Amino acid sequence: MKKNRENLKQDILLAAKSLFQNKGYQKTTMRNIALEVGISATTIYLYYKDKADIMHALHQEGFKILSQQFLTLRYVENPFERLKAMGRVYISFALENRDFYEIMFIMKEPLAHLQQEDTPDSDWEEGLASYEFLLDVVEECQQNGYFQGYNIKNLALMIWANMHGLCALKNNGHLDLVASKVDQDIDVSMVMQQSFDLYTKMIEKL
Amino acid sequence: MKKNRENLKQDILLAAKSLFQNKGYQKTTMRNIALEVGISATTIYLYYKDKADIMHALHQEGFKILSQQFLTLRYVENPFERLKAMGRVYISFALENRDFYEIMFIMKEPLAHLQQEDTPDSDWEEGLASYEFLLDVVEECQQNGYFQGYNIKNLALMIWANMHGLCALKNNGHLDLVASKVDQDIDVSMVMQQSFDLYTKMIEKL
DNA sequence: TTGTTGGGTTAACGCTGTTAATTAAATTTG
DNA sequence: CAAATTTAATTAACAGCGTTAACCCAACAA
Repeated sequence: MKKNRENLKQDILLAAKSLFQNKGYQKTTMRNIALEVGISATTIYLYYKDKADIMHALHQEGFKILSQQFLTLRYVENPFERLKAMGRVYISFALENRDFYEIMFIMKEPLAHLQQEDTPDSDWEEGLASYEFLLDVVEECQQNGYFQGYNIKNLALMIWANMHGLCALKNNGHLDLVASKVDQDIDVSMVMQQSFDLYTKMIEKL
Repeated sequence: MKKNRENLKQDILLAAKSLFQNKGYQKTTMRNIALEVGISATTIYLYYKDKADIMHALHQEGFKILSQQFLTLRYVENPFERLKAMGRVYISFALENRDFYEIMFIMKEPLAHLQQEDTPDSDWEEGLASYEFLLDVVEECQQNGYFQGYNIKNLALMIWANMHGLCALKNNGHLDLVASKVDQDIDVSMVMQQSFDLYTKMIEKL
């Protein structure tokens, strides 16, 4: 049955995701995944071209999750409030899905895979949708009096970069490490919170 | 002679650095390095504990370079100008030494190595010095009337995070990719420049 | 001359991702 | 119903990886 085939493909992805979460991409082996699913290692190649192809599937799934979470923000009427809420969603997504976040925004391999010529446009959709959602929010902010005289594309990239910087340094441990080395009783989650608040105040005054 | 021993250790590091720059850490093999130096692969283990140990050596070298570049900023008298110059130095270091930057601020492995109990304090020095240099500049800014009423430790972390976000997204290609997908004739180096300028203006008004 | 050490090599191990050859099951055809 | 063919999975195997163990040989010491 075709259903079984699809099931197995999903099972492989699920196992890969779980293992990747626990041990990271590099340390997760094809044989690991196969064992988890209960199949032979080479069977995986009937469903995925190679290991990178599995990662690519997770890459897309991650963007699907993120763009769905962004969708809930449609009902925040005030555009600047929506922008702020978007930042909070982005940060909590990054912290609660560290593995996805790494595949989506830190590793280079999935991006190289996406740059290949034979990549269908559909593979881009979710990722671009997320970014265009940000772009729209920033633009709507501008239409409501914020960010007057600024280039919204640059602004959007800058806002993204700032959020990414916080999340990346938090997730890879640098933030905690530096904080603890320089001041024993610093609360990093508080730092993240305050940095975010401060940043929103800064751009609000633009 | 002992001199030869030190020479060889340096040669290995140099070869590793060069290969790592061209192919990345993961794709650079011990046998590659050995071939480049003209020795047997296992000889490397006489000088370095393992592959991670080589990376750790590069990690420290990177911080040495960065902290030296920061040192040149001592002669910028105005503290806020010094802060801005520091940002420019940081960014150009990141863009011109992508491999070092990756080891220093993106990969987790060197950081794990640094967290081991037997790690001597000296291994921390350069890295911490860089951060404390930032901290000092921010503090001096505050003493000169900037950033009144703000926690300088949080502020320093936030500034760092923002610079890191720009550099990380630039170096791993996300910035160029998104920019090109959303607008064909966007100049990413211009975006970086403008983001930086805008950011400095923002924090100046704090 | 024998022994000892230091710096290097080759051989080998247990992994890895992946391909080729093979088997077993399901489905289609006569 | 039986034969042929397609599909889905397996086992065997390969080249390359980081790393360890065993070995070799020149330099020096007793």
